[in-house]
Amino acid sequence: MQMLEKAGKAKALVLTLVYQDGTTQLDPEQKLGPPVCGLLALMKNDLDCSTPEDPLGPNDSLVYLKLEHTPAWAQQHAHTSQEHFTRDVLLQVLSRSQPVVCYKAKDFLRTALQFYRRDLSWKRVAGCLIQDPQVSGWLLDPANPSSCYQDLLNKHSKRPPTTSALGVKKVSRVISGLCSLFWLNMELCSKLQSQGLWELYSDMELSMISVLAAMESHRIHVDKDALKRTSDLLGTKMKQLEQEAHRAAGQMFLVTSNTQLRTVLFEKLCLHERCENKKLPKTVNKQQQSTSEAALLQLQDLHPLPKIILEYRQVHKIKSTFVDGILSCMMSKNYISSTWCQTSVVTGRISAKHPNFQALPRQPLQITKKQYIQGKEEEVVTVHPRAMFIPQEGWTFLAADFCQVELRLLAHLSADPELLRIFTHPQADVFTMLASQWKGVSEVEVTSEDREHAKRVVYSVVYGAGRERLSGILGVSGEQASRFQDSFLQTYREVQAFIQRTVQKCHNQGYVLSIMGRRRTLPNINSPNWGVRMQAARQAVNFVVQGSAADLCKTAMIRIFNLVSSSGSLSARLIAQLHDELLYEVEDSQVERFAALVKSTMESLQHIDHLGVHLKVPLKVAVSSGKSWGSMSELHIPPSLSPPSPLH
DNA sequence: GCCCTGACGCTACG
DNA sequence: CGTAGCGTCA
Repeated sequence: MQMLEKAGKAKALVLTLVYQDGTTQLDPEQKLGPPVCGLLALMKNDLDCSTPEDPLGPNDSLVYLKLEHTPAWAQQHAHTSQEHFTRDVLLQVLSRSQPVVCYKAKDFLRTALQFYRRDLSWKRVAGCLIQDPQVSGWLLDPANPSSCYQDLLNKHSKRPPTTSALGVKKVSRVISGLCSLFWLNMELCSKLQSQGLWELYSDMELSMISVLAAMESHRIHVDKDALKRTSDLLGTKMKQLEQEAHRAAGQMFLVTSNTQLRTVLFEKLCLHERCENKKLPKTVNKQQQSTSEAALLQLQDLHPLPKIILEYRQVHKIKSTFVDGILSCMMSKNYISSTWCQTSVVTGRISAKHPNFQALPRQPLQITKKQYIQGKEEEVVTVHPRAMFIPQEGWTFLAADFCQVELRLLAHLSADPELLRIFTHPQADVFTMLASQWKGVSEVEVTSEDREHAKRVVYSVVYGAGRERLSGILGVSGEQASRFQDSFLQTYREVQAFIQRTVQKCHNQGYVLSIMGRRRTLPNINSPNWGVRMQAARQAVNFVVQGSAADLCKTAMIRIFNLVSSSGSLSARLIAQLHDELLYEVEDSQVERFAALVKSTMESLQHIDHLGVHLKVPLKVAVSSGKSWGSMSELHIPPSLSPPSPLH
C-alpha cells in the first residue's frame, strides 16, 4: 500500500514490459516476441540530482509487478493481494496527470488490457497520457525510424552514455536503461517543441497510442472452417492451372518462378519478337523482360500461356496471403487481431501486419470449379476473404468512408476554382463531373470508360505516378498516358501551380508540411542527379496530400474514440482503419445512432478551429453496414438524426 | 541433406 | 507515392 501511494505521488513514472526470457522493451527486438511476465516501473522524484553515473536518486524507487494469468477455475476467490496491487497500479498509471514514459507504449497498454480483460474496460485507456519516445523519434524524422531503443538513444543523446555495459549486472543495466529513457524523453520533447511538432505529438499521436491499443486488444471473429475449405478449393484450382500452364508452354516449369517464366516466354516462345509495336515493361533493378501483369496483358493475344499465368497468380495470391496467411495468424484460436504500427509510414499513415488488414482484396474472386457430378459439370464459386470476417452475435459491422479525401484535399490545397466547384456544387458523381469537364462533353455523355479514366488519371497525379505506371494501369501507350496527365493539368491550372509551389517550398526550406504540421524532410530535393531530384519532388507533393489525409483520418479516429469512451451507453469498437475508411463493430440496437454520430463527427472535420484548419471543400462520408465484411450495403442517414457538432 | 539471409520480382490495399 | 507479404534464387 505504501508503494501504491508512492507511485501516485511520484513526479514521473518510467515503465517497461519484462519478458519471460528476462529481456525488456529496451533490448533489441526478438524475432518472436516472448510472452510478457511482468512490468518494471521506475518512480522518479529526483529530477535534478541524478546523473548517468548514479542514475538512481535517493528519492527514486523501483517496483516490479508480476503479470500472470490465474486459471479460470481459481479466479472466483483467489485474487491475491499482489494481483490487486498490480491492477491498482495499472489503473493509476492510466488516470494520473503526471507524466508516464514508456518506449513502445502501445504494447504496454495492450498488455494491460489483455491481462485485465474483465476488470479493465478498453474505454479506460482513452484518457491516459502516456509518452512514447519511439513516436517522438519518428515524428522528428519519419523517413528513418530507429530500429530499437539503443538505436534511438544513439541518435538523440548528446554524449555516449554509461561506459561498457559488459560485466555489469543485468539489473543495473535495466535501471540505467529506464533512467536514460526518462532523459531521452525530455530531450525528444524539447526537440519536438523547437520543430513545431509538439501539438501534433501531444494532441494527435499520443492519443493514437490508446486508440491502437484498444483496437489491437479486440478479437475479430473469423470463419475458420470456411477458410480451410477455401484453401483446399484454391489448392486444387492451382494444380489444374499449373497443368494447363505446362501444356501451353510445352514443358514443365515452376509456375511461381518469374525467372523460369521469363525463359519460357522470351527465350523459348520468343513472344517479344511478335509485338514490336508495343513496348514491354522491364524489371526495375536488372532491366530484364518483365513478367508483370502489365507485360502479360500485352502478350495475352499471342499465346494462351499469359492468361493462364495471370489467373494462376490471382489464385495463388489469394491462397497464400489471404487464406493460408490468415490461418497461420490464427494459431489455435478462432479469432485474429492485427498489429497496428504507428511509426512505420513516412507520410503519417498507419500500417497493419499479421495479418495486413489493409490489403485484403476488395473484390471477390470467381472460380470455375470442374467437377464430375451428374447434372452439372461446372460450378462457379466466389471466393471472398473479407466475407470470412464476422461480427459477434448481436453485433454488426459498420464502415465509414471519407469519399475522395485526397482529391478533396487537392482541391483545397490548390484552391483550383474548377475543382472546388465540383465539390461545392455536386450535381453528379464526382468522377463523372470531372470527366465531363476534362473532356468537354456533357455529363450524360460521359461513358463509364471515361469516368474510370478520369479516376485513374486523377490518382496518378495525386500519387505522383509516372506515365509508365499510368499506362500500365490504364492499358494504353505511355505516350497517351502522358497526354492524359498533361490535359488534366491544363484543365486544372491551379493544381499545377500547387505542385510547383510545393516543390519550390521544399527546395527553399528542405522540408514540406501537412495541414496539421506533420513534417517530412527531403534532402534529395537538391540532388545533382536529375532522377533522384525528381523523385524527391514527387515525394514532396505526395506527402502534402497523403499526409494531410492521414491527419484527418487520425483525428476522426480519436474523436470517435473519445465520444464512445465517455458515453455510458455506446459500445462500438474500432476493428480496422483502411486509410480513408474506418470499420467498426456495433451493437445491433445502436447501429443507426452510431452511424449518425460517426458521419457527423467525420464531416465536421472540415473546420477545426483550434488548429486553424478550414477546408475550402466539404467532407463527405459514406456509411455502410453488414453482417460480414464481405457484404456491406450503404446506410442512408436522415440529416435530422445527426447530433449537433460534437466536442473536440 | 538442413535452415537462414538478403536481393529481387510481383501484387494486394489505399 | 508507400505500406505488407508471398515467392524464387544464390
